[in-house]
Amino acid sequence: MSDFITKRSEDISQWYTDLVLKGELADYSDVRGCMVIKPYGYALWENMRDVLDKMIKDTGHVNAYFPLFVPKSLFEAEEKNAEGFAKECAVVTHYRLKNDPDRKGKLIVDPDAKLEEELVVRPTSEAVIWNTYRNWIQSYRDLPLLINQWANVVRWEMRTKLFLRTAEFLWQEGHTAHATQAEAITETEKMLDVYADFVENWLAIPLHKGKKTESERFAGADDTLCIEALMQDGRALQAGTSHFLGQNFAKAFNVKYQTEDGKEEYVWATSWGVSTRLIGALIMTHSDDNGLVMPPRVAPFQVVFVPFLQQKNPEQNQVLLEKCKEFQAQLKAKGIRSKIDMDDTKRPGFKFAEHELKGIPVRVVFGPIDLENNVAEVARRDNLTKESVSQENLVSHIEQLLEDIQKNIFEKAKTYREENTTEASTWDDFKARIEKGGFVIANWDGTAETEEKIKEETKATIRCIPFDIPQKAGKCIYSGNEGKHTVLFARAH
RNA sequence: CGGGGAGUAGCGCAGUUUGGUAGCGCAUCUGGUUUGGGACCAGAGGGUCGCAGGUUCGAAUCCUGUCAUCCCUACCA
Repeated sequence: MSDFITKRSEDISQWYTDLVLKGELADYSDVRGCMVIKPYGYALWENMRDVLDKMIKDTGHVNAYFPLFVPKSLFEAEEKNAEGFAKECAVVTHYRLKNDPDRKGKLIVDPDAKLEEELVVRPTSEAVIWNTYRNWIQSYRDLPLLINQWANVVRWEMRTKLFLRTAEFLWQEGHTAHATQAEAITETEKMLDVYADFVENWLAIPLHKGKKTESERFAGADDTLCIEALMQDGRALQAGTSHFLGQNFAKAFNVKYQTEDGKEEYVWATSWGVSTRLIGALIMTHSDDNGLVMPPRVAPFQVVFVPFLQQKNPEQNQVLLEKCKEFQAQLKAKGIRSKIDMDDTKRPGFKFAEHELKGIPVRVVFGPIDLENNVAEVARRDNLTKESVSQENLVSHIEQLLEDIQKNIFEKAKTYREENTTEASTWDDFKARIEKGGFVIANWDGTAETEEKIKEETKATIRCIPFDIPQKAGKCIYSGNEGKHTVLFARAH
């Protein structure tokens, strides 16, 4: 089943693909740019989804579901948004197939079943949702409207990569409506904080929070806030976004409300989303040459038991299995997810390698010798160390260990990021640093022209104007004009 | 959207130049020996050669088209 994976240092792109495929997270599908998320990968997504869903609900939002299809006329209502997504839309034009008269057993699109109006498969749901909100919002009493949906969206990307950029992906998208600008801006910031909390504390991926420049902004937004992570290939990854949409969609879809004093006003909007891309981020951040490294808090299995089974000795096997089940029950009582590897056709070494490939945080090895000594061997995935632990202390030890691993992989990723975040002093220095990879801090004169030139010459983009890095006075790294912002540059995924 | 690599068994590949019975390694299955870091021996099963046309007595091999994929580039969650 599992094979050796490509070394990270040899070909980091192949390494990443190997992790996804051989780690049993996902597979290519027959549909261009789409992927099959396998049970192990989906279990990870479910864990992530459950945690984030709770966080979203805890901030006052409720879930709903809106249609997959967007009539073209609705889609084009908000011009900037439509224009931004136009190049990557799948479009439904017909609603029926029929037998091909020339080729038996084959089907053709029935030319008589052409839709009067084409349906766009949603690349994002603002259009359908705001068209609905018009009917839901009349009074200030209807606000704020705080809705989230879990859905799939389709963006017909040119170049796709498992999890990081697929033609269809799963995500969560929040769409809120507010009475005032200030309240909408607060909401935008609040949801960015929720994302940062989730990604840093659950996925153990260190982030920079910041604001996008005008040219990197979401189509249709007045402001886009983002969380940016650094991957092990030295490239940045936009891990999530939270948009302040101003009154753009309210105006496009004519969503007004009556104020307390009887006036009519357009509502203020936000939208925010994170996707299965976070799985890609998680893989690219923590994994090593032995395979995936799952953050304990979201790992499908946090612990795997490997009893040493011997075909010659079924009685002893039974004792070992019973003991494992006992431990498993104790872990379950503490909310720890575990499984017992009872496959007696594989040798232990093979199993160790396989569980390491799948990134299970803790492995408990348990054999006749351990049984006799009243211990178990506990191995941790993050640093591959092992120790012998007495059976009485096993459960509490594992509980502690899971927390340690969670912390440790975050710190490790943070150290990596810090080592790969540097400040550029001159333009030549900047180019050299970008070439090396990582985040480069530099001043920017605030013009789109400079941003574009830098991108052309170095392939680096402004990832964000960071909130957590001090703004310094100084010249623009490219133009030499007065710097307007201190920003984070990087090549991005 | 451009430039290049490669589509042959679940995975990795050879065979294509010069058309002539579909091959290898790993994995799978069966039996046996093994089992504290990726076991060994013996046997077996598995392929419309990406797909569609064409040339030919005959196509994995030659020609045309097409699809999907990988790398560089572009784009976004």
